[in-house]
Amino acid sequence: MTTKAERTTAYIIETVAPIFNKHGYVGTSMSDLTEATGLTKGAIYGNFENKEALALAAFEYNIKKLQSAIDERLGIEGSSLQKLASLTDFYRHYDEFTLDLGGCPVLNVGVDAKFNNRFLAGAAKETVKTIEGKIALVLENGIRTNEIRLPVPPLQFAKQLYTMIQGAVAMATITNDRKYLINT
Amino acid sequence: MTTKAERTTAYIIETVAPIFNKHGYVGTSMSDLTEATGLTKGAIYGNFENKEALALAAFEYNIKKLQSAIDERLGIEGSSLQKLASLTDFYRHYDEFTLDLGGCPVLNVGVDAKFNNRFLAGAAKETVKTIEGKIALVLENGIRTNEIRLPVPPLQFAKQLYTMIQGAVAMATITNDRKYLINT
DNA sequence: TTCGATATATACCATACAGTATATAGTTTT
DNA sequence: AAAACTATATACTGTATGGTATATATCGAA
Repeated sequence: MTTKAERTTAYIIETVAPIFNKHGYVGTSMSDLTEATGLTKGAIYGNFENKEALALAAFEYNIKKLQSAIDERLGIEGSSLQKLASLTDFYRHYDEFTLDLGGCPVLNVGVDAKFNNRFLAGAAKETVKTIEGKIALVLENGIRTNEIRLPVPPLQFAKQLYTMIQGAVAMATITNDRKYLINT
Repeated sequence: MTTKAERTTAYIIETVAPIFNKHGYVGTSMSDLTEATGLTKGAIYGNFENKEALALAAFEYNIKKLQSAIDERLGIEGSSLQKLASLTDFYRHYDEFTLDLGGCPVLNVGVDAKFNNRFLAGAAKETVKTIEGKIALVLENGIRTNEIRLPVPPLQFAKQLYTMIQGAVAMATITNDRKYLINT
């Protein structure tokens, strides 16, 4: 069984995650969080050391969601190309996926935290690396089975693919226009 | 002649612009600005109605710099393809250009202000449209002179080109790695 | 069902925040 | 150079901020 604190901790994180993601680390106040959760500062500070720890936990919660969605697409049965098609298809509807996250956590935190919070910025950077690695792995498998032939190393190709995707995400974010996701 | 107030107004804007761009609207405090300018709140509030007006002026200052740099690249003598090459070349060294701006203003403000400040978010969106329009114009000229042939309408092509570029900018921003700018 | 432990609420702190009224300094104009 | 005007500095609001000490409520085990 889970203790009460464990349950409220989880409840706080999932309630707070989209708020941090939308308004950023500095743009989110503790009173925003007490209001959203219906809890008091006592409850929140009983479960998290400080605002920073909470923001990090919230970011990791969002990232875990994103990662497992990506794992799902890249983990399907089928050829490497099918896996990649499944991934691009996922990003084609990325705006729906990120609706309850409050936007793309990688982009939001990566940009917002760059000069505001070292740990969050580092975590965003780490996430990019991880996702690129996952794509590269699929590419490597495709090469090994002679399914894919690349003019550049798999990791570099993965980086370029992810760059294009993240470009579409950024443009869709800035302009509120999902066409960028679909067309790219 | 310029009045004293006009000069300090200009001084404030150029001093404050990179700070707002780095730390965002909510992440920048008035005391950050008095400290950076060496002026007092009286001086700043004498020249700007409030923090929001100042942030908008700072953003427009950054954007004007960016726009005129782009205009320069797209305005060179030569073919449409040469103009586009000049533009991509500019973005290949975009990190150097944005060094004293404190990063890409379109990306930073577009992401940061999305849920924090309507006016700034709108201004960022407007800027994207303007830049896409400029690229599309070059493409249209290239089509008219039979220099370029496109499978899609020029504006759509311009959007996709700018999406790729902005993707590289976003990735370089998140990871602190300029390779994204160079490779893309 | 009572008791000890755990978890949440209350009330409070010092500080930082955006913004303002007013005094002082600087600049023009006459 | 004095007067009139403009621009900046000072000193101050009220409020919101992140964080904490402690009281109270809720929980799980006996």
